[in-house]
Amino acid sequence: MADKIPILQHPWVGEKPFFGELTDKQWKILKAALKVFTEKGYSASTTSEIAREAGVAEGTIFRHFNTKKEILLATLIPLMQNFIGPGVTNSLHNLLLEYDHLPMEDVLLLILEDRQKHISALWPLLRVVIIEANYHPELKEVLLNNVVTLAQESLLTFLKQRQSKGELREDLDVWVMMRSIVGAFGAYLVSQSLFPEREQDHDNRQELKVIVDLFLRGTQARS
Amino acid sequence: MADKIPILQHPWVGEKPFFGELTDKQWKILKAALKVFTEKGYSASTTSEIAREAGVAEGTIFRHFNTKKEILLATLIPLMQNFIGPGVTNSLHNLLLEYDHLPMEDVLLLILEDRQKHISALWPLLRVVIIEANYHPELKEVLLNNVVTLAQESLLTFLKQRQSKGELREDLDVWVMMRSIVGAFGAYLVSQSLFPEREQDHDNRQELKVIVDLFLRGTQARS
DNA sequence: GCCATAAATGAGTAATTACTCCGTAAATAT
DNA sequence: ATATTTACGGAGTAATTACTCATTTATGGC
Repeated sequence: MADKIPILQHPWVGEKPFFGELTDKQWKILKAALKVFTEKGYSASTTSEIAREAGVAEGTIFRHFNTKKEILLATLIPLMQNFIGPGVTNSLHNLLLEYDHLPMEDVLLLILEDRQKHISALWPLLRVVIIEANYHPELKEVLLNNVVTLAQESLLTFLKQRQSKGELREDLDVWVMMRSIVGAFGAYLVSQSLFPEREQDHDNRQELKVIVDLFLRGTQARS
Repeated sequence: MADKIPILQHPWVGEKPFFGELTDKQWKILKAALKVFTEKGYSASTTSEIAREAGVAEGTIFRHFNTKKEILLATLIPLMQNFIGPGVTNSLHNLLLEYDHLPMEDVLLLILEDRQKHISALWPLLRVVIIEANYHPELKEVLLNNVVTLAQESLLTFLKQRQSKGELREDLDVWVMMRSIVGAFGAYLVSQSLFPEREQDHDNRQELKVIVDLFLRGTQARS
């Protein structure tokens, strides 16, 4: 478990602006809360531990946040809206615009490599977001509207673009294509995480290339 | 949330044998614990609520289980070993042996339809298992060894069989093929669950057929 | 430097937590 | 039927929980 809580050292999350305007104490509290939540989940975390981790008195916490749940929302919602969501979209948008002229297989490979790094770095954060979204509808809603939907739209735009260029089959719904590549890619990430020994000695780029190739064999328009 | 906790009414889980030899009280406690855990997760569940739900005194619970965590393990581990795991494998094994002579696309469609029903019915149970496996290594280990690995082996066996018959490409690792179909299928299930309105008015069998078709276009040996 | 305002503290609170203990009821053996 | 063992109940316990409040400390304007 040497790689625990890397998000907090992550240069991006380490920036206050993602949380709006905050006093130093508020910032310390949210940072501590995020650390504790990612380690043990919301329910198993205690306000006293958050206070200890933040280096403030427990009373201070409740001057800034009325309830424990409010801490959870004040931590995860801004992160999803201002960090995770844009982080998901930006890179996709840039890649698909910037490399518009490249063959699709090259673009897809670039996207997958980039997303792999991004998701791996953010995983502890994403994990707690996903888990808590199961128990807190407010989080689920923000996750859907500010992360999942954004990512989808980026990818769908890209696929439609390529489809209109005649590079992808016209008789196939882009939504279906998206599920196909995202699913295969997701399965690869899960497999890497569950069976590191199985996947790590393979060449990563080669694996991604095969994923792209499999996808294109099913979706590419006949030339 | 009308479809909450269907597992408990599920005829299979409603059977004591999956938990080994149990007295009536023990069985009532485990059933109640499973219900509460699936509703709120382990940490947010209390032993007093489990007792109330089971209709026994709180002291009775601790006569049979020393700690709260022991209740969790006594509930989920036998379920994984005796119910989820075998349930995952049996159907796969039967289908792939029974329909050995059928074209691969038909077999895959049958498998996916069957697995879809199975996973949907078990989802609340699977969800709590997956979530708690993140916080309890004992659960993660059993989940990997008694569920995930079993499913993998079944599918790999099937794919290898078809590969040796010359129906699947020889130059592609079956492990990669498995990730591809499982990923696309998983993405469809997730998509169905997150965007029911988007997916429900499509013809389900048709969607599954497309998933199979996409998979085979990438993996089928050239005829 | 002094005061007014705001922020932070940490001891405190009521409620809840996982867990215990002993009296009683039920089951089993003789 | 009686004795012995086992299962059960439910009041109880110490610890912990989320949260409060009176007091102290820091801040900023003059």
